[in-house]
Amino acid sequence: MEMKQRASELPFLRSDDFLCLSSAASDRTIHDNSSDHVKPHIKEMDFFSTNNQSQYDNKGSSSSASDVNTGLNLLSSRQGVSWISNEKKPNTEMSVLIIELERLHEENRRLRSMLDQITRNYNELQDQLFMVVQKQALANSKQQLKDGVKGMSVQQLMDPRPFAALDVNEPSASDDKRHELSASSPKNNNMEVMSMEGDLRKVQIQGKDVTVVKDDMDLTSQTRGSPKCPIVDQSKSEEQVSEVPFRKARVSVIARSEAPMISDGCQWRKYGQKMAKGNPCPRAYYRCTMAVGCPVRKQVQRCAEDKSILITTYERNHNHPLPPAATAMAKTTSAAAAMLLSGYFNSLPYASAMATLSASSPFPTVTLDLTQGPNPVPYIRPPSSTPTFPLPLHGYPMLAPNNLSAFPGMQMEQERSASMVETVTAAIASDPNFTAALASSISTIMKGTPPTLSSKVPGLPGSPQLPQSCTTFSTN
DNA sequence: CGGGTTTGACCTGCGC
DNA sequence: GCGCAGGTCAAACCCG
Repeated sequence: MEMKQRASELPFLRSDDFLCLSSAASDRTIHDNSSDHVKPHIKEMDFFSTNNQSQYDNKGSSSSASDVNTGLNLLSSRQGVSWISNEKKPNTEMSVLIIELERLHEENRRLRSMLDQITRNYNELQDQLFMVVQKQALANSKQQLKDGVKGMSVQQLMDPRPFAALDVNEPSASDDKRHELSASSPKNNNMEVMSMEGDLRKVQIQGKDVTVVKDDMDLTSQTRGSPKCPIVDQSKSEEQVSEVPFRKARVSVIARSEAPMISDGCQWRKYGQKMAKGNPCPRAYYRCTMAVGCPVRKQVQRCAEDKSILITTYERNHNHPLPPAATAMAKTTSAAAAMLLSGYFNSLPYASAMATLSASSPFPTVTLDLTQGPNPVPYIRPPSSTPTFPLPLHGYPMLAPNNLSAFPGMQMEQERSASMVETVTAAIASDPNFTAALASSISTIMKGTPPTLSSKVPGLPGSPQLPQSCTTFSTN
């Protein structure tokens, strides 16, 4: 009788604050509550954390958690006393209902826990997949170049730090991944992480298996020195690296637009305008207003030579989830900055054209040219024989990835560039509209055929499936 | 009236 | 140290 009373009492206590409960705790409380009154209280600490059992083991005696728990106990105890007094009047029907209610709550919690776990796993896998694809692109390029990595070690090539330490939208992308993944279904991508066994990670890209020997997270943890908590360390690493000025890459997006500003899905507030030297058009300064304290800045300036061309330069990373329309952009710039920061560009003989430094800006800048493509399109000026681009941004010529064809005798570098653009393509993969184009691109490059640059940039005008977020760059 | 824009002042870094 | 240019601030202004 006493056992039954307890069994009915504790679920009642829980049903009062069931939102904070974990299934493991309730299981244990119902069936294993014979002697210990403390344990269930301690377990309730877990209800505020995403990881249930392991975290409980780690911080079982946390004082702060105990504080939180105290409040719950006070509330619960009162309810429990009242229930005990009610128990004097036999009300088995109510206790059955309460137990049933608790059971439902418990099931609900289990499902939520499972969903959280699945979401975390998927986020993690997508992060890893992104890095794997980038590495694969680098590996392919490296093989094609016999000795083209002068001044750049393999470790540099494979160093994931820059990817994790992205200072241009990359953390936002990682943040976004947690929020946006529900929108971007994994089955939309033809890339799939097949297995992760030990150090081997197998990725299937359109039916072709690609085995990456070294685990990304292992590399990451090696770099960061803490193998157990890569996500936390990643953010830590981001902060650390972001303190290094050179790691603050910028991404410029060159687009043809008559509008004063391209719509990239984010909300911006103008905080300044300045006349730049050598350009009759003023440069406008915007900061992101989608979240309080978002550090992202962007500069918008028209090209002095062609005022229909808008140069948008993004800097730093968002600290908030991005709307779907902004996600593709964020990931594109993220990937571009990642490759820039990874030192990939440094291996190119024309590195100075790809990543530039200027006196005014101590940050390397990568430019994504969305105004040009090998295939002429109606509203795009045809490729000229003379390199009208690179644009004189920051006083140095910029070379857009899809502009490499302007350089004769650089077939191999062109292919490497294709790999790079391919990586950008992978970064945009979160946009479901990119699926088909992405699939063909990846298929092309994975089969080893020298890809045409146009196929590598689905966002380019003329691509059969233009993502909305990228279309704005060209048409707005 | 609240939020966004404008614009002159100020700060900072760099080259000479 | 000085001047220049880029970047930011903040008060004034504008607009719905």
